[in-house]
This record gives sequence, C-alpha cells and structure tokens, in this order.
Amino acid sequence: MSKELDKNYNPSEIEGRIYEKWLEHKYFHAEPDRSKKPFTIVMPPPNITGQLHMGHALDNTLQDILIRFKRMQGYEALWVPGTDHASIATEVKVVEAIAKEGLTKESLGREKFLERVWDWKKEYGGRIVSQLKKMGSSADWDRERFTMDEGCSKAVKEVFVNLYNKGLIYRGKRIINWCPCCHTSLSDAEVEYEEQAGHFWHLRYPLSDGSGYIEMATTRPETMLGDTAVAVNPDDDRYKDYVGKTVILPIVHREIPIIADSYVDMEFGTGVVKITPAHDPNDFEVGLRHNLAVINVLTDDAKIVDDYPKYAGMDRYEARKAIVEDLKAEGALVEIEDYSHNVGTCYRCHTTVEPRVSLQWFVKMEDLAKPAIEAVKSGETKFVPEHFDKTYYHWLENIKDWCISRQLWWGHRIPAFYCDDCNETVVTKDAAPVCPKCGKPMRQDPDTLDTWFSSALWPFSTLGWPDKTEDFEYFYPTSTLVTGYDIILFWVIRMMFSGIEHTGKAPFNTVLIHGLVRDSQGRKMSKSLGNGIDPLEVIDKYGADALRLTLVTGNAPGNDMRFYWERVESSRNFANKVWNASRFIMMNLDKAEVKDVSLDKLTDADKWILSKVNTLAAEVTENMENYDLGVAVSKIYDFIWEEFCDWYIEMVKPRLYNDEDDTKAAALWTLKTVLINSLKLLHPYMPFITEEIFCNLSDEESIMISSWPVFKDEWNFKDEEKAVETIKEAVRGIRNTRTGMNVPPSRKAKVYVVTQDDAVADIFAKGKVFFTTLAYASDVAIQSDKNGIDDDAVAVLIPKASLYIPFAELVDIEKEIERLKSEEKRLEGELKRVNGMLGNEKFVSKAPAAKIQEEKDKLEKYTLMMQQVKERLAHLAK
RNA sequence: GGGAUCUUAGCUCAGCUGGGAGAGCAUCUGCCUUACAAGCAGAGGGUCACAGGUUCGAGCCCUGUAGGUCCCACCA
Repeated sequence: MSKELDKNYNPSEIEGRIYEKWLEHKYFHAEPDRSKKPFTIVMPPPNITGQLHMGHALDNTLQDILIRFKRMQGYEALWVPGTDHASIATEVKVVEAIAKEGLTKESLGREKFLERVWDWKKEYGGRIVSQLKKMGSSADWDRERFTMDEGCSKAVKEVFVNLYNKGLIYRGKRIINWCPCCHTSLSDAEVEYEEQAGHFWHLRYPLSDGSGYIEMATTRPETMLGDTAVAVNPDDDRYKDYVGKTVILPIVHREIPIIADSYVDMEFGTGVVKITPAHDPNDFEVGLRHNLAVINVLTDDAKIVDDYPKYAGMDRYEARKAIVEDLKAEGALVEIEDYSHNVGTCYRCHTTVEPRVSLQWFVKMEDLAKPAIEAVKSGETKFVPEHFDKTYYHWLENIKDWCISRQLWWGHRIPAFYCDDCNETVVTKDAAPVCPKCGKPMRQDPDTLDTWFSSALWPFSTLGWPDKTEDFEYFYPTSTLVTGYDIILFWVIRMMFSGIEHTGKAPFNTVLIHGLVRDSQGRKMSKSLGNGIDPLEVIDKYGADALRLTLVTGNAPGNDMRFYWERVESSRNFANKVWNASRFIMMNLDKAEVKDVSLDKLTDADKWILSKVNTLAAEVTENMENYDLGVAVSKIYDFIWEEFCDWYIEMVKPRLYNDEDDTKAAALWTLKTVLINSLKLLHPYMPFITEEIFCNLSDEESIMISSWPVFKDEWNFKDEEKAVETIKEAVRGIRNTRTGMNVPPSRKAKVYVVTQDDAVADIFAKGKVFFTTLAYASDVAIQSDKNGIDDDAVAVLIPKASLYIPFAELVDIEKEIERLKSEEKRLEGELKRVNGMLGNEKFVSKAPAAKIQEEKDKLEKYTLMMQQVKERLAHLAK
C-alpha cells in the first residue's frame, strides 16, 4: 500500500535518503562476473584542489546515465571513481597556504612540505567526492582511487622503467617552456598562447669591420644579452656578402657571426634575425645546426643572471627597459613599433613562460603516436561525434617529444638515480639502489613527473595493472570514456598511446566528447568573471534530477550549451509533472488492488498507450546506444507529458471513477504498467524521483537494479493506435473549432458523427465517452447521414468522418464559410503537392514503394476531406 | 598560415542513414475541469545565412561566398 505523497515534488527531502539506501545496498559495486558482459567507465579524476563546477556536473551526469542504462540492461556495469593529485595546482595552493604562516617550501624542506600536502589532501580531497555524490553518481566508491596511491605509483614506476629500457624515455638538455612563477618546466600542451599587445624594437648591430650595420627587429630586446649569432636566409641576395662576417653585439660588445639559415623568412621584417639559442626554441634549433654557444641570461624566476652585473637581479621586464635605454644610448635602437603577437603563458597561473635550455626527462613520441593513430583509423576506438578524430590525428601527427619532468615536490618522484662519484645513472623500480659501478649509494632525481603522466595510465592502473588481476582481465579495455573536447590533447591522446603501449589494447571502445557549459550569454563560466553557477546551489533549489535533466536536454554530443535558470525551472516542472501523475495513479491504486490483466481485457486506449510505450522503449534504447542522450530524453519527456498525462490519463478517468465499469481493472493495470516502464526509461536521467516513485509502486527493491524495458511483440497494437489517433484528431478538431468561435467550456453541445465507414463508426462508438470528457460534448450521436442535424451546425472535418456541433445562436454563417474556405485552400495545397509527386513519372519509378504508398494514402485522405468541405460549403451557400 | 565547427521561430537549441520544419522559454486567448496554476485547452511566429550543384526529392550530401566560435602552427 503506497503512502500519501505531497502535492509538490520535494527533492531535498528525498535525495539524501535514497542515495544512502543505494550505498547501503552496494548497488554501485561491481565484481567480475563471467556470466555477464562488462561495461566499464573510468571517471576523469577531478583535481583534489577542485570544487564541483558545471563541467564536472555535465561530465558526471553523462557517465551516470550510461552506467545506469547499461546496469539495467544487464551488464556488469563498473564506474571507477577517483581523484587526481594535480601536481602544480595543488603545490601552488599549499605554498600559498603555508605562506600565510610565513613559511616557504624551502624553509620547511621536502619531507615536511609533503606532509603538509598530504594533510591538505586529507582535508580537501574528499570534498569533491561528496559533491559528486550529490549528483546521484552511481560510481563504485569501494574502488575509489587516487593518482598517487600505492597502485598508481606502482604503475607509474613500471611504465617509466619500461619506456626507459626501450629507449622511449631519455634525459637531455633541451629547450623547454619554463614557468618563472611555478618554477618548473612545462610540456608544450601546458602552454596557452595569448594575443598580447607589445612592441617591435628595431635594432642595428655594427659590423666588426666597421663597414656598417645590419638591422633587425625583436619583441624581446632583453634576450640580446644571450645572442650568439645573427641569421639571414641563404637565398637572400641583400645579405649575401654579410654571411661569414661578424657583428659586435651592443652593450655586451661580444663578437658574433652572421650565419645563413633557411629558417629565416626573407619576406618578414628586414630578413635578419638575432639568434638567442638559450631563450627561443627556433633559435635553439638554429644553434644546434651551426654549433652556436648557448648563453643563458635568465634565472629560475626570470631575472637577469649575475654574469651581467649592470642588470643582474632585474626582472625580465625591468631589464627590458634598462636595456632598451642603453641600446638607445649606444645608437643601436632604430625605432619602436607597436606590435601584437602571440605569447605563451602557463596554463595554471598564466604567467608568460620563458623558453629555457635545461636538463629534463622526455618521452620520445614518434613511435608511440603511430599505433595510437592506427587504433582510431581501424575503428578499435571511435570518437562521438566522429569529427574529433581529425583533431586527434592532427595532434598526434605533429606531436613533439613530451617533457615529463617537473621541478616540483608534489607528484611521482622520477625513479632515476645518479651516482655522484662516477656519474652512473640507474632507472629502477627499487628504492635506493647502489651504484652498479662503484657500489656507492645513489641520489634520486629530485624532480617529479608531469601530472598527466599518471593520468595517462588511469584506465588500467585503476584496474590493478601491472598485476594481472581479475578486474583488469574482466573490465579492461573500458567501454566508454566521457570527457570534454578541451582535454583531448592533455589526456585522451596520452591514455591512448599509453594503453596501447603497455597493455596492447586501446583503453576504450568509444570516446564520448561533450562541450562546455557556458553562462546565459554564451561566455565561459569562470572565477574571475564571477559568472559561474554552482551546481550545488542548483541542487539545493531544484534537485539533482532537475539539474541532470537540464544538462542533457537539447544538447548534442560535442556541442557547448548555455545554462540559465529558466531551463532548470522547466526541468523541475517536468519532475513535478511526473510526481503528480504518479500521485494520481497511486491514489487510484490505493482504492483497488491491481491484478494481472490479460491483454484481451484491454480497451483500445489501453492498447494504444501500451503500444506507444513499447515503441518508445525501442527507440530510446537505440538512441542511447548511439549516445544520442538528448534525443532519447526528449522522447521520454514528450511521451510522459503529452501522450501519457494529457491524453491517456484524461481518457481513463471515467473508468476509474466508476466502480461498475468492468474495464477498471484493465485501466489500473495499464496505468501502473505504463508508468513503471516510463520510470525505468527515465531513471538514468532522473534517478532520484524515479526511485522514490518506483518503490512506492512496486515490490522490487530498487528501480536501479530492475530490468530495462525491451520491445515486446505482444504489446504491438497498430490498429488500436490508429483508432485512438482518429479519436484524438476528432477531439482536437472540436477543441479548435470551439476556441475559434469563443465558445466557453461551460457550454456543452451534442456532437453528431457522420460517417459511411463501418470501421470508423465503430471507433467512435467505442470512444463516445471521450467526447464528453475531452471535447465538451453533452451527447454523441453516430449516424451515416445528416438527418436530424441542424443546418446551422458547425462542421469539423476529419478523414472518413464529419462531426457536427449545433450552436444555433452562436454560429456566424459568414465566419463559418470563411473558416471552411481556408480549410479548402489548405487542402488544395496538400492535394497539389501529393498529385505533383504522384504525377511525376520519375518519382513513381525511383522512389521506394513504401514512400509511394504513403503518398497514395494521403491522396485518398485529402480527397475525401476535400469532398466534405465542398459539400458543406455548397450547403451553406444555399 | 592550416584545420574543425556553427549560422533553423523573438531567445536558447534539437532535427537519427536525404521523403511534408520541432521543443523549451517568451508572446497572445480562454480556463482554479476533484494528479499537477511548477497546471489545462488553444493561437501566432521560420524563402532552415547566401549562391550554385547532385537527386524524383535537400535543413540534411557536394562546391563556393559571407559572418561567428574554437583548436593547432616557429614568423623573429
């Protein structure tokens, strides 16, 4: 017996309780089960520093929908959750925190500092997890992982050592991106380019032989301290004679050569480039080709080094001013031009990065990239939407070696050890090895690995790899990865090549890409703009179900969406609709015990709605399997609201209110059955409300472990569908006509149905009651001619039948003729179109038979209706 | 410079393998009809950016044009 439900749905009272129940029953937990097929998703691990934002909300909603869907379909559905240590982001936050106590990393020391980070992680790391739970996420929390936990660390070491032994990881002195604020190297992917207004300083360097000057321009004059050459294009006739000569570097007064290199673009500027190998990646390459010295002029924090006493300790921008002044004084400055150009910035702190030569660890990418490209080309992994594969290919085809060492303390320490005595290097999984050459203890590399190095292993490190665990064997490769397009380069690519290299298999079958959640004006939600909407606030006000529905409705994979409160309200309204429809049904079920009813006891209306929900299940399943979640949910929405609530429930009411009605049991059974099936289809999208109602309605313990509705042949009632559609058409016709004539609802009228078709007459005979309840009819008469119908009656024309409503005192004959004429005009248009198609020899010979038949049926229908309109008009004209 | 993507009702967006343009919100009209006014019944509103092409048939496929967004790229 179900209990009394509130008039309005109140999510906050329900959600917490239901989530607790799910956890208690361990419904989210998955175990390898060879009798079932696995379906696996690994959650993109949010940063431990993070707070839930709309991006997480969208990402997790999509994953939870897929997981719940597959779980109900009978898969062993595993969703592995976890968090990411986020080396730079976290380290920066903790450094800020200890700064408030007057402490620095260095003053604390490595050990103590790391203790503080772990404390910090303990305090804040759980916050994002509890927030994800509020979304209703059915992740297997028993398997929650952390990118720096024991298992992940083991995997990281394993991978590093493997790649090193294969020669795919190397250490080298190369030019890298340096963040002077975070004090660490960055990978290319971690540099974001921003258009910045700057200047072009035109300089001239005097030739050593005193024969003149050579002129060039730079955006960064301070780097001239490190210039070791001036370059021109070998094909540039203007400078042919200069090549091989030397110039005197102003200020420094160092003699440097003029070299020829095809890197120089003759068309750009003066066709002369100053070469600073230590502070520009292109210059570095040029330097390698010409054996140029690399002179570093900047410190870790982008200050001028002590070698230049006049500028030593100056910040790079301060030094720029001073050097420009000095250049001017020496007559080396020709002019200053305004210039806007791309500047690389740190993706974490947006400080301008400084290219810098330094000794770092790299992953050699070429051989790893190829199989990753192949995996997508062969279809082993596919992107949804598909076009993201182009971006993926483009990136992998142009990928450069990946700088993986970071000068940070928080992260996976690089498992490389050096012997200070004999310079031996050992890369090993073991802690503290001794030097194989001289037997001395070795010193571990102080650096840590790029955060993304451990994220790259997430799909298999979380399943127990490198051990051959039962989990790994069963759940890997995972099924679907859900993530935003902004993270393909950082993460998806790296998981792909890592998965293939270390496990021999691509880590997922499908990569479902979603877009960004933007604000109502289409701007990115950001802290600095203050335009972000907090998902937790949305949940508090409208419930998690409303939030989830908002995030999937009307959105196609890969597209950005705008988020605004009106959309949430509309989702909340739908939740309330579901709530009230269910409340109505349960109130009626209370009064009468529902027995199983055999299908032949059902009325046309029952069969119609049953058939509809049956087709719905088939369509929704197909859409969901194709990742068209937005399409699927809008079909469920429309079905529940329009077909089920606005039509079926209204049609069935008279039967419920009449205890004598011998079809009442059938009505109750149908209401309950269709509701349960609708709730099941809706459950992945709105898990809380569907669970709450389901448990009040069903003996089963939870909707989330109930079975997904599948198409049943015995519920396929095509004739009854047609019959009810005819009734609906008639009812709509009457409503339209009445509204058009401003007839108040209180004014009931008799409806005459005139038809020569026995089948149609039968449909109306069975559907009489619907006209009194849905179309304001006082009575319904069905006849084969117009005998006894008042001449002033209004006509409503539908195929194969005319309905007449006598409104003697209300009818304005002129208006009625006008209305019929516009109907005539509409039908003329329709007939013209259909006849055009069917009269087209090529259409008839080439179009599919089904399409031709469809058009023929229409022709018949419109011809009939036209006939009726003409008759009626002729009658009124008399 | 290269690439991707978008342009559909006043606004925000759907539209599955090409077969008579849809939703939500907003607007207008009428209803407190005993599940729901967070509701019910109706209405208006679109040469699907533009120009060609393929096809019996194009919002959908192809080419080009214009405008927007995003990504990548070493132009000092």
